[in-house]
Amino acid sequence: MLDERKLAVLRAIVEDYVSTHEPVGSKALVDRHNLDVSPATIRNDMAVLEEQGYITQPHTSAGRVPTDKGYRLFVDRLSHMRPLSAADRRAIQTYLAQAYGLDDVVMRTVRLLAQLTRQVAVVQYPSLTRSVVRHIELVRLATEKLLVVLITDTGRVEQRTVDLPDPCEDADVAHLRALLNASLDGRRLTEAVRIVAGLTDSVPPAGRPNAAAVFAVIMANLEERKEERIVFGGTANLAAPDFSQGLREVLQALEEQVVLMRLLGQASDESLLSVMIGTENPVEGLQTTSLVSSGYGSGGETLAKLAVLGPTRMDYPGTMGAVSAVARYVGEILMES
Amino acid sequence: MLDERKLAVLRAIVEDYVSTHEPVGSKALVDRHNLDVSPATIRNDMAVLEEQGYITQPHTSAGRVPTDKGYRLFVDRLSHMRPLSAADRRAIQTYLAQAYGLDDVVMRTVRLLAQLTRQVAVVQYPSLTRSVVRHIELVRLATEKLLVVLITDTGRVEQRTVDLPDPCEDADVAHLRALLNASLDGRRLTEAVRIVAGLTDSVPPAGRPNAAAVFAVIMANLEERKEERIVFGGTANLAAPDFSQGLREVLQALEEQVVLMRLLGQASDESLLSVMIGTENPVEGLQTTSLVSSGYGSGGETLAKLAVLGPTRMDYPGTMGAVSAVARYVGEILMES
DNA sequence: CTTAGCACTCGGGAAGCTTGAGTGCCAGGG
DNA sequence: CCCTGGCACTCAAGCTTCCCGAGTGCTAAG
Repeated sequence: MLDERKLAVLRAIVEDYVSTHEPVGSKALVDRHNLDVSPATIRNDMAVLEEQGYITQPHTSAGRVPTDKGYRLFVDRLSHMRPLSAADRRAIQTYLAQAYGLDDVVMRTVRLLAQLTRQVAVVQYPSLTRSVVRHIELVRLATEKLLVVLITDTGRVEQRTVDLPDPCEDADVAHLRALLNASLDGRRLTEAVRIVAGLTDSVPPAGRPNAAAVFAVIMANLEERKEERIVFGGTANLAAPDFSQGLREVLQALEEQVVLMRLLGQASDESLLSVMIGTENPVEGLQTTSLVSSGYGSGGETLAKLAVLGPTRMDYPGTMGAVSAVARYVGEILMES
Repeated sequence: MLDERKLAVLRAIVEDYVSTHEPVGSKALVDRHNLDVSPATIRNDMAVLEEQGYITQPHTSAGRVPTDKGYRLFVDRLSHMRPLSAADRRAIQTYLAQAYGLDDVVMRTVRLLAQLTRQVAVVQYPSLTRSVVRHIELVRLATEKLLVVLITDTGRVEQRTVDLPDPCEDADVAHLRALLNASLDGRRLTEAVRIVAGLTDSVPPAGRPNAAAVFAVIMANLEERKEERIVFGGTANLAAPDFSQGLREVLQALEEQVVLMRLLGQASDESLLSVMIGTENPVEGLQTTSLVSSGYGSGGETLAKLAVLGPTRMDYPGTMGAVSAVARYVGEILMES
């Protein structure tokens, strides 16, 4: 259907358009790439490509611009991800290695991605559900108020306050703490939920109302947190003067945690690199953008996803390289800490 | 110098310009406000106001626009903060009351401010240095690696990992934990630094290298965290079509923690409401914006600041009312939790 | 199948024109 | 002395017109 040269033409159009941001014409193509044919030939090829929906012209007497379908073909068959330079890799490693605590890792990752790609970076916190309970701490804030702190092996710290039905003593708290840690330490969070549910019987009857309140909070924390936190940055990169259109929508979408969740959810389910282009995107308002995402995690497991969001006319090979590299390094860092 | 009517004219100009976003002329002024004089008279007043630098005209044959100096006078002497409606107040209270944990309070505050004012909200995390140690938790992640978690009375949880020089046992950790909590519980963080510094002697010689490492991290955490974390949101409100200019600079400034710190630092030192207008602002790139900020805190103390950032042509009375109300309610919530 | 040639299209920039909101100034009136 | 009506003046913004040239599709020849 599309012979070798037509594919080359499409590739050239995408590359030129990405770098110039202007519709590309047949003459310019022949000049800038060494296709050994005349502009007229290219025009014929372009006509075919347009007929098949890979490119389009903004208006009659203008050059061609890739369509979403065109970008898709480009990404799937006409390009490979471009690895980062050695210098970049080293910079990533040292910058991430300086992080202390999970929050800092996530923040640094966002900055890194945004800077490397000059686009918007989106990073999801490592999922709780796949990780393991490292420790549970109870702190008495008042006679009828506790702070519950849950620490996981990924370094994540979750906190919530609990209002108790009855007053309590430090001794009660210590007892409860011991019980919880004995039962939950080292368990995966999914198991932990079940264990906590059956724990009330182990508590002396007098303390049960309070214990129940604490357990409820812990279970809620473990279960309901499917909606994980998502952080983004690099929005300044959206303000490139040629992308002012739809900017408001994009910013709005980014600020809606739920929308971001949906977005990342639809992206590749596995740790593979995935690319969503323009209208493939389920989120209204982001249909002029593309999302390059990847899972990341420590060990073999995918804990969460990170992504880069930019206009459909983005440098796919470079962005893919950056996303993939950062995902790998973040995974390594999480392993260590 | 400026008689009563000239001030009224200035006030009217600011109000009209803020609501229409267009230079306001003498005729429109007389029509929309019931000044009982003719346009010609207003023109004379305007000439004086312009001469004194309170207003300016973008070009000859156009209406007048307030200058920064004009806004300043307006804020200082011609307007009062407009309290929120009862409904808004109730909404704020219930929304904030649903928050669990400090992170959630801060996040909700940002959303609230951004929505109420339809501008960018900036919230600083409550300062560590003024709060009190509630609990310190040590968790052994590996034989030579600890997680230190510091919990303060404002509900803030700080975490860092420590690499130990020597291997350690759970018993050592428990001992150290007991020592730390016994010494630090209930102390203000400023005191705590000094106490930790003198604590090495209380540790058996064998454990000193490890203890020293832990102490160092705690002290660093307590001391160096002058640079607090700052969160912002509502950037979508910047994309109003008439403010596209300088948007990039503003977004860039917002993403620089350091810049934001400087900005809030320069704002009112006390819990009072403070307004910085346009070029009064020390940060380059934010000189077309105004910042309405206020301290907030629990009890009598100011723990941190929050602010709203928007174009100089903002609704000052309304914004001031929102900022002030939110600051108060956040303070209350922090008291309780 | 490729190429050169050619007529055609049409967005965008430059130039000219009109419009009208808004001004400054002046002279007269309370 | 301050206010007012009148009047001439200015100039940004919008509209029309014009032109240019990049880029196209088509056709006929190699």
